[in-house]
This record gives sequence, C-alpha cells and structure tokens, in this order.
Amino acid sequence: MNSWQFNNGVLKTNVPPAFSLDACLSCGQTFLFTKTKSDGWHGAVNGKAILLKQQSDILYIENSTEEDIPFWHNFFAFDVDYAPLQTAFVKDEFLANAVLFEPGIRVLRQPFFETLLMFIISQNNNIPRISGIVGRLCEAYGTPVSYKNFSGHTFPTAQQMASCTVESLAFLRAGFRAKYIVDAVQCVTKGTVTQERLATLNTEEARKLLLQIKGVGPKVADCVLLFACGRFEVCPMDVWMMRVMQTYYPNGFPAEIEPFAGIAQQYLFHYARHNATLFDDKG
DNA sequence: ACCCAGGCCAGAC
DNA sequence: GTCTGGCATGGG
Repeated sequence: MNSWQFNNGVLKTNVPPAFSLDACLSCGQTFLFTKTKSDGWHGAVNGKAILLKQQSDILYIENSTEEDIPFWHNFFAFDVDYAPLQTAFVKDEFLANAVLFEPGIRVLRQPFFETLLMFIISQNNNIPRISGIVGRLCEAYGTPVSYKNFSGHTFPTAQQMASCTVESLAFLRAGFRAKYIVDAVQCVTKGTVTQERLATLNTEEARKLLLQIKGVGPKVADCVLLFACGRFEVCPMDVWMMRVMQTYYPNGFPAEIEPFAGIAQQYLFHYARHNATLFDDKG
C-alpha cells in the first residue's frame, strides 16, 4: 500500500509497481490533462490547477493540500491491488500481450459529471474535435484557475451549467449532442441521476438509470460506470471490442478475469490503438 | 471531394 | 425485439 506525504504545497506518494502516469493519462480514458513541455501533466481538476509528475516510483502532485489526499487516492484507485489481477491477466494468452505492452495502465475513478459529459460528447466524434468542444465548455462555464505558467478552467459542475439550453450551447458547436448535454445537466441538477444514487444500485440497475438520460446509450453508460463509478467489472462494448469477444472469448472472459473485465478492456483498447494492423480481419 | 469519428435516436419492419 | 438511416461538425 502506498503512503502519502505533504510538504510545501506538494503531495507525494510511492506508486505501485509498473505504475505509469503517462500511460494512465494517455490511454484514452481521460481528457482532463495536457502534457507539459517538460515531463509533467497540467490539469484543472478537483477545483484547482495542479501539476502531476512522476519520477521513478514517486508521484508528485503540485499545488495541493493534505485535504486533497483522499481525492487523489481514489482517483488513481490506489486501494485496488493490481498484482493478483495482472497475474490473472497474463495467464491469458491474448490478454498477456496487451498487459505486457503497457503494464503501467490503471483504470481511474474520474469525477462523475465530467465523465458523463465527456463520453456524451465523444459519441460519433474524433478526439481533436472533442478537445475543442470541451475547451469551449470549460471556458464558458468553468472556474478560472492557474498554477505557474499554466492557466485554464475547471470542468464546470452541473450547477454551474444549470441554466444552459440548446440555444445557449450553440457556441460549443457540439452539433446534435447539445440536447443530450442539456438533458444530462437537468438529470443531475434535479437529482434524478447522481453519483450518490448510482452508488446505492447494483450495476444492472445503475446502467438502467443512466440510460434514462437522452443521448446515453449502452456504450456511454458503461463508460461512466467504469471510468467514474469504479465498476471495474463493466466492459464498454464498441464494435472492435465486440469483435475481440467473439473471436477470442466466445464464452466470455475467464472467471478470474470477469470481475475486472473493464480493466482488461482498457489494456486491450490501448494495445489495439498502437497496433492497429494486428487486429484487422480477425472476425 | 470524400470518409470517418470509444454512438444514439427514431422510425420501419 | 432487431435493423437502418440520419445526425452536426470538423479533422485527415
């Protein structure tokens, strides 16, 4: 188990074996951070501008206080021991390739509302354009924060967006997704769909509740359950993942992998993105 | 010009 | 219940 220390505005902790900050933040599960010219990651997260750095097995979080420790501990899911889990993964011939390709990945627990909107926005969309839309969203509704040479805006809370309408969101150029964003904001501010409420439900019920939001289908719902709610057994199914399951796991994941199917999926997703040709014509 | 993008909705069978 | 076209916009 890692332990945290605080000194002079900087949190630091020892990280688990093989942990890679770069891998965690660039493997496609989050868009909250931008890589700096040097070796760190800037972000407007947890209500402030922070700078994340990893040097060997130490993780530094600059511009923080001791009160931020629970947030980051939960964010990186340091309560989850990856050792037994990776042991199970590498016993599987297909999954072993993906894990060994980038063993530093961990599935994060990201803020709920941000994750919900991010994946609504990302449907049928490409990453550069997603970044543009989210940038405009934060600038308009978020809180300005800065640290050192970085200044940005936090991702807005649902409350900060409470008054938005399809018309007032036109500047986002989010296209048909604008009405989905409005409905998500309404559901969260009215308390119909909240992280607290989802936490009281089992995974199947939680999925059903998320599906009540317009523009949230099975894919987005599962991404929220996995990336924000820590339901690590949930495996978001895009067309590519469907093909992988049909080809390599026609009877589903092995029993020891199933409880962490979402984490397995993230290793596979990252592996596939960097080895696109390996996965053509498999199904 | 053309195709595609971590999908989803509405309407047609 | 399952399948298909259309969707807003912009990057490659």
